[in-house]
Amino acid sequence: MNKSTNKEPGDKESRSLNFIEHIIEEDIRNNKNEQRVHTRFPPEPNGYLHIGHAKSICLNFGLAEKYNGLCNLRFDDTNPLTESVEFVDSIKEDVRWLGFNWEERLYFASDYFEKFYEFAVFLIKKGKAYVCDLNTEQIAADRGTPTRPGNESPYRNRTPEENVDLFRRMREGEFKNGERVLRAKIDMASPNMHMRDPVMYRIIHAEHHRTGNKWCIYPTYDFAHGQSDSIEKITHSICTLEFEVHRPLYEWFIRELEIFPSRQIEFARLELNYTIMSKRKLMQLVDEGYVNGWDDPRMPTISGLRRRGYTPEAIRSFAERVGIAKRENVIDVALLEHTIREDLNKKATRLMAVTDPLKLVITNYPEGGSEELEAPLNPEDPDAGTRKFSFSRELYIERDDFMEEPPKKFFRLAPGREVRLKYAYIIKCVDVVKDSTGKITKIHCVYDPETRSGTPGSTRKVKSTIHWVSAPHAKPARFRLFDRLFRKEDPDDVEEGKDFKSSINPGSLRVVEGYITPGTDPLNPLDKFQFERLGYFCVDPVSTCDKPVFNRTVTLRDAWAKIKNR
RNA sequence: UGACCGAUGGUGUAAUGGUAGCACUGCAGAUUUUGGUUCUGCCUGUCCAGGUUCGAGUCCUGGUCGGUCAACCA
Repeated sequence: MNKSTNKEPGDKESRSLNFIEHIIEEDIRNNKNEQRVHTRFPPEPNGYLHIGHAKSICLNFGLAEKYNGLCNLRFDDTNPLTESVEFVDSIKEDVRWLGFNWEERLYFASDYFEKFYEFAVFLIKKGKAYVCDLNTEQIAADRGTPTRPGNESPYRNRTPEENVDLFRRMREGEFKNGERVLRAKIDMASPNMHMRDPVMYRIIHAEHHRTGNKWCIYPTYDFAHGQSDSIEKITHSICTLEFEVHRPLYEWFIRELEIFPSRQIEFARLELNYTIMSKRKLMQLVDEGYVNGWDDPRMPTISGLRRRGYTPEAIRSFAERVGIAKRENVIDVALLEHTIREDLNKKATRLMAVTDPLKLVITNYPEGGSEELEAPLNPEDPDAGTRKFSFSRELYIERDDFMEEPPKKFFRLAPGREVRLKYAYIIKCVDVVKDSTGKITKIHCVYDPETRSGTPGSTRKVKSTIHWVSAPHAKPARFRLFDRLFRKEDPDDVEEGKDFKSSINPGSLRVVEGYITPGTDPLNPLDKFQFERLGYFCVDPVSTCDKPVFNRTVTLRDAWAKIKNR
């Protein structure tokens, strides 16, 4: 039973389908493929997965789930030069982490190499493929242009017998790289460049990460992808728009091979503003040291987002909201940030931390004294319980929460002003201490002992409540404050002679030292917190008990920042 | 200058030929011991020109704009 036939009348949300779901439901109505829905996620293991892949993963696995079907994980590993097990492993980890399960259906195109070889021989014997001795440049030159037809290869009319023999010798390693290729015999005058006798096999004497040195000829994408789909009886082969022009070829091979007809459907890939999604460019950022690896929290990779503190739930929610369509689109990163705030608001334990400490002394509080206070672990979740922590005479507050000469809309602490210390007392600033350079080093306040949180005196209204950490109890911590990696909405929009790297935001990583309230041990990697009023943070894997390191996932929405920047 | 694909608020995405809806963003207000959350309200949209029809975002024709395609990458 699938959701779409289960709808309640008036349940508008589940009634709106994307265009792929429309196709699938029509196929089901028409009894196509015995109403089977079988998709696949087909990454090439030549890089790390990014948020754009997450969209595709959620689509493919999501569709299978929705229509009670299956989704395979298949590595499209037909190019030994660029692929590696490192990438295979990271991709598997990322898909699993996102919450999807391919069960026993983990496949590799390389597992089908023998089958592809047989397919090729079949086409050769049918007179639909031939071995061509032209080199890359000659083939390219003969292919023509989109507006001019190409020329037929002089080797085009070799006999099937000769072709079979030549192809066998290619496999046997008789020829050097690039010396010969196997081409489909289609139409050199086709308006579709991909139909102009495309290359099916090329000679690459290189070790493959799975098949080792067994092969020295490798199928191209066009002669591997659709064939793999067909072998796996994929019903809906979903890919991105740039493969649209390949579809006639995809269908040509299936028809000539007389194999199971998978259907290719294209959708628009995800683009995010202030972000690049090209694998090549991401690799450049890694290789040239602009970031600290594929899992740098500023990277749009799944591993980067994970280390940044994103949750699978947030990413899946994001993938759901961006929608599926055929028009090119650029999603606002604000939507991604919204989904992680939404998820973490429900889940994250609240704690107080100060990232830019300013000493505050409560002059009328007993010297050496302290007391214990209590606060909810998560106000959104009453069942989460409470935590206890200490208050004392000397505290740290956020430097931003004090201004000597406050502008009109500034509600926080200032000379002569009152604010509430969250979960503690109302205090009033009575003095400001500066060093010889004029920098504020300390502020003096008095507190009102009648206003302790939870007591009747605490109900007095003040303009603002600020967070703090008790200085003698404070635990030093490092905070990595991330900002967007690029300062331009479209990082590729650069002046002549420059590239996307000139759009990099020099301030994308700020590391600061501050304090957190103690009592949070043990801190496990990727544990998530909301530091009240600051944002959501997670524990970085390099963190130690002595020196916790937090990555800021995202700030809280900040009304004051907006006012301030006007 | 060819073929193919696409075009709905600022950004995305819906709407058997029948009231253009939803989300994000932005703005305004209410609530609030997080300038958070929550709640309420508001702004802004069918690329253009014709045609078919009682009725067009939807169908047809022509244009405009954008994208893709000339790797032995995927």
